[in-house]
Amino acid sequence: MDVATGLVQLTGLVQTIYARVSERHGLTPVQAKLLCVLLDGPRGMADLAHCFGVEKAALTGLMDRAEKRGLAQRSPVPGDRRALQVTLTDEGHQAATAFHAEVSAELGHLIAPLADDDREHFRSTMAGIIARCRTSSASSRR
Amino acid sequence: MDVATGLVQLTGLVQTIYARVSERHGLTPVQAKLLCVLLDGPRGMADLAHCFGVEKAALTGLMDRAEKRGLAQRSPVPGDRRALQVTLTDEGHQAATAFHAEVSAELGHLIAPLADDDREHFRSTMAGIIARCRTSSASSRR
DNA sequence: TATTGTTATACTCTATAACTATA
DNA sequence: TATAGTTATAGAGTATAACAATA
Repeated sequence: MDVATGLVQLTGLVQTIYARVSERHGLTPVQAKLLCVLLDGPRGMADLAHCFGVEKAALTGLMDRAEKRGLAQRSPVPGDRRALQVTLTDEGHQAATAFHAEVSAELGHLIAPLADDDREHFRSTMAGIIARCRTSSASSRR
Repeated sequence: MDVATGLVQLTGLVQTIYARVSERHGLTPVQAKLLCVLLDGPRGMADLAHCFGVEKAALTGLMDRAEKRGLAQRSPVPGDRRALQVTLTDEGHQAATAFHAEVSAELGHLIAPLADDDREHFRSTMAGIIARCRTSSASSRR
């Protein structure tokens, strides 16, 4: 198996696990991702749209559904009456924490059979790929 | 960065690349995946649905669109008048080949900066994870 | 003028349930 | 009865374009 095929299949595997855990928590994968992002703190709508790589109009629909399910809420931002801040509700925070823990556990199972040094090598290789990609996309944005 | 986070972020990276290349070829990621699967030969509708992990009704819509775009076609199966066989059109085959080559190249760039032995180690670790997951899901299906 | 967010519209992808035709 | 595929319906997610309100 070549590297490209491996990457595509590994990606499919992770997506499947992510989707399965999402469903188990009554979430769509996108809603789960939204909750996980918000776990790091409140965000503006435009900020979230950029972070998700979608148009702001898509965020409106996403947040409409998240709000209807009682997972997150929009609140005004003092000092800018155009802006809205998105925060997790208590229920959303609970769901996000539980989801995150379960995904981490399931992904952990995936690499559990590896020898300790293989796992560490794999982890640092992934981290390197991600870091390099971040810097290259950051530089191309200048 | 822990392994679970690494897997999720690497998955996001690969998905982004896959989506970008798909768009460059006028395809949705799902249509691109369909073409790639069909590159290995004709398939039945139910077979494709199972392979995609979706209901057969979803395949009907997927194939309606693929057929309308002239990428693939349904044809009768001699010997079973219920069944349909899905094959790539010439245009679909061309699109599939071009897409596959470009995705492989872009994913290759991702791991190009790695040292040769790091890349090989990474590749074989991925292959191992995938193989183990295949056998475990196969055994749980028994 | 630029930015923040919403609305309207259309398309893709998906699930479920009910259906037809064939095995 | 079981299998192969379709239709109808509903909902999620997305893009585009036009809009309102505020900076």
